[in-house]
Amino acid sequence: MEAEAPRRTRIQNEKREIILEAALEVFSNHGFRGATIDQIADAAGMSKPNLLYYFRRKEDIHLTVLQRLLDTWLAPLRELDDIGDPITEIRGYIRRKLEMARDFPRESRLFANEMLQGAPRMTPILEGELKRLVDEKAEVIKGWIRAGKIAKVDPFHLIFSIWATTQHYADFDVQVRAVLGPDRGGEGRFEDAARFLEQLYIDGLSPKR
Amino acid sequence: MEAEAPRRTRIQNEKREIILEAALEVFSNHGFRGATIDQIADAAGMSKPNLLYYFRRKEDIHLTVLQRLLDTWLAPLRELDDIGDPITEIRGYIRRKLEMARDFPRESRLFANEMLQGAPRMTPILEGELKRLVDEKAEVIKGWIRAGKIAKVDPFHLIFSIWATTQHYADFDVQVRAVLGPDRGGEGRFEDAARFLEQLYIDGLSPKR
DNA sequence: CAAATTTTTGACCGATTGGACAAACGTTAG
DNA sequence: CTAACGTTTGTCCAATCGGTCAAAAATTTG
Repeated sequence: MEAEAPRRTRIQNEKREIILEAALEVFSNHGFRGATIDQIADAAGMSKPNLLYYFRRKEDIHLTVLQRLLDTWLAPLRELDDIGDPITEIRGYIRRKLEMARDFPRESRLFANEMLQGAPRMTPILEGELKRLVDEKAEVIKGWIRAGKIAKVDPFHLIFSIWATTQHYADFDVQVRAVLGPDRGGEGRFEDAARFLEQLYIDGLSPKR
Repeated sequence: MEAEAPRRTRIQNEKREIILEAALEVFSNHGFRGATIDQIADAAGMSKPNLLYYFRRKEDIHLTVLQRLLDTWLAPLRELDDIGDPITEIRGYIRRKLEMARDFPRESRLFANEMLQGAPRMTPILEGELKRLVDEKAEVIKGWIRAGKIAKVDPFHLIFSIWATTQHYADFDVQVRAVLGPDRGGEGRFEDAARFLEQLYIDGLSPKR
């Protein structure tokens, strides 16, 4: 449980914000163990003892970054709505998720890193908040299936596959770049991915009949 | 380039094998920076100086593990064959990839970890060997599209999505477990995923007409 | 402006870690 | 059997890292 009221000064709020931003940058590039307090302090433009005045332990910073991240991260799924055309809803969800991978790749990589290590600091959240949300949305999808609006598929695996395919572009960015070669101009990569995923999720690979 | 012939003794071959197996275990669980030579030595049942007699630097172990991994890792794609029914071929590829995620999760996680960090030790391989293989197989897929055997999709993004969806079950295992709850019995999880992916890639989500 | 409080820093500490080394121990071939 | 070579280990070291602390500097409050 959290202690009562933290009651922070103006400077504390500002500096904590700067530190969390710097920490996101460093943690997402090097992982928890690979990141050093010095690196974060450096990225935040302050000395190590000064940083430790705002967060007393390295783990406190990590945990705070992780907590912040989750809300942003689950927002697209929260928006998945019962009302409205199912295919449109799912297409919208895929696009929002893909936009997140494009706009918040550091968050994606940090999250992936935590999962890879076995989620040592996130398991309770996964089994609690996350599971509840997914269960809820799985029900929505099941409703669509019962109504014959989409094909009969396992809703959980559907959600997993949407997570996997979209986050891949953030987490495996180096690989994608290496294979596709230099990005020739603007929104190309992103739009290609969006178009492909849309087609895959809606019609699959079977040739038109 | 590698020096000429390493010329190793029987004991060297055996011990190096033991070390690489131990290193795979440790590296895949903690990442490069998170793993210590002591842990690997411990897992290999030998002292740290003894281990350093076989691999002079921590990085040498990591690099060797990574190199070994790649062949195993790309084998399923190598098998993707021009002859034979395209849909069957793709279905087979998905299944082989999913089996790899099930049977070699440590390899998957180690690879993912390396990608997340920006592939500091693998970029040449990605841009060389990997890119060549993917380009080659993309041509095969393009042939299928021209022949009207599968829908017109971007072959590169198709390959990415197959990688993403299958490896997800190894890399995000904790999350999958947390959401699905305790695994009730045997091959359940794996077969569910296989069935879902097969359906997704072939027919998508559109309801049957 | 002055006292009280908050913020910042330099110096320091103990623990961990990657790696070196020489000496001891085994193995093998002549 | 023994000399040569391969293997193993205890000990040690320098660097790095997370974190402490007291004192200086800046800010807020009355």
